[in-house]
Formats: sequence, structure tokens, C-alpha cells
Amino acid sequence: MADKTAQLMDLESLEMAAECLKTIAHPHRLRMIQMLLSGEYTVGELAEACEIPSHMGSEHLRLMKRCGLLQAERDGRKTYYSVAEPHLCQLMNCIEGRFGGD
Amino acid sequence: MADKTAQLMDLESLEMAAECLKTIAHPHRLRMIQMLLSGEYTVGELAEACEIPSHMGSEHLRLMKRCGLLQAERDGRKTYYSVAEPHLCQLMNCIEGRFGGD
DNA sequence: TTGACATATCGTAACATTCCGACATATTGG
DNA sequence: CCAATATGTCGGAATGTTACGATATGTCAA
Repeated sequence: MADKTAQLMDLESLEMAAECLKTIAHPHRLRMIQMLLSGEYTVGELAEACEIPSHMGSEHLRLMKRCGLLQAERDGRKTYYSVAEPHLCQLMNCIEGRFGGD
Repeated sequence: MADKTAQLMDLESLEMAAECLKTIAHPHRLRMIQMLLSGEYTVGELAEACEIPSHMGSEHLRLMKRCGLLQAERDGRKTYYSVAEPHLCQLMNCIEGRFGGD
């Protein structure tokens, strides 16, 4: 029988999960994640899609990188961000399932 | 071919999703959700499991009820909370998959 | 080197969240 | 009615988050 992780998680794990979820829980960051699940984008492209100045996009991306959700790779003047946490795809599917077709 | 909700969600939906995720993103609330996915519990039981005073548990439960995640049913002096949003199960599975067995 | 561009960082004001004690309400048993 | 129990609500202090202008760093082209 497969392990279903049915027992309650310990508080430490829940704190990590909460921190990660809190990072995701922002409309612009959700949009960035949604874009990045289909490929790499630069700070400027992601910020433009959110209609925010790029230096603010950079800040959002820094937060998501800091908790392991994204990774960055510099190419010349540009920095390409991409998804580093594979579970993000499944998580985003849940969110789209709930809020995608309201 | 099934609709995969592949397009970007509009900002309004993303804001609702963000608000909902922000509500979930708290260690005590995550524990309460995890318990409630296996049945009904009272405010006192949920608060005790989180090791917090019950009046604070009540407040956490109110927030989750307010955004449609939970529902409450009063029985005498006690109030039983239960899961109202079916997607919560799938979402919690994602979280357990990522943080359950670190 | 200069100038333009892309990204990152800093300081801070406005705003939101969390926690807690105190108090309020609602229900039951006697 | 009163006292005990269970839950809910209010105010405020501490803390955290967000947005934004200003500024700094890094890179390229000429």
C-alpha cells in the first residue's frame, strides 16, 4: 500500500509550507508562476505582463527564488527566471481548477 | 480534447486565488484544514491540536469560513466545522507531497 | 569611455496580519 | 434565575508586507 502521508504534519513543516504558500499568495506572483510554467522569461517580460515596473517585478522574483520556487540565470544584461520547484505545476493546476473558470 | 485552462488567468481571478491562498498560508490553519479533511471537529478540539487558546482558534476558523473554505454547524454549545471547498483536499495533497516528508 | 538598457537594492510610508487580554454572547444544567 | 462551558468579538501593540522613488550595479554597443 502506498504511503499516503495521512498523519498530521509537524508544526515545523507546516511553518515552512505556510511561508511558501504566503509567497505564492499574491496576484502578480501567481501570474508570473503561471507564465514560467510554460517556459523561461526575463524580469522585464514578467513585469510587463503584470503591468508593474520591472524593479518591482525583480523584487517579487527575488522572494520566490529565496524560498526555492524559482531559479535565475543571467544572460548578458537579462536575467531569465524559470521554475525550480516541480510541485509548483501540480499546485497551480489546483488553483486553476478552483479559480480558473469562475 | 479536454480544456486544460492553459491560458493566463485574469487579474481578478488571481486576486481571489491569492486571497484564498493567503488565508491558508498559516501553520495553525493548515493543521486545522488537515484535521478537517478527515472529519468534523469543534473549535475547542481544533484549537487544542494547535496548542492555542480556543478564542484564537475561533478567529482562524472565521477567516477560513469567510472565504468559503469551511462551513460551521452549531450543535448546542459546540460549533462543528467542516470542509466546504472540495478542492481543498487536492490542494492539501500537493502541500503534503512537497512538505510532508522532508 | 560614454550612454542606454536591464536588473537589483535601499529607505520608507501606508497598509495588513498576528497575537493576546478583556469582554460579550449563547447554551445547558440545576 | 445563576454558574459553568463553548464560542465569538473588540481594541491595541508588535510585527510583517507592499509599493514606490531613488539609487546602485552590471552589461552591451559604439
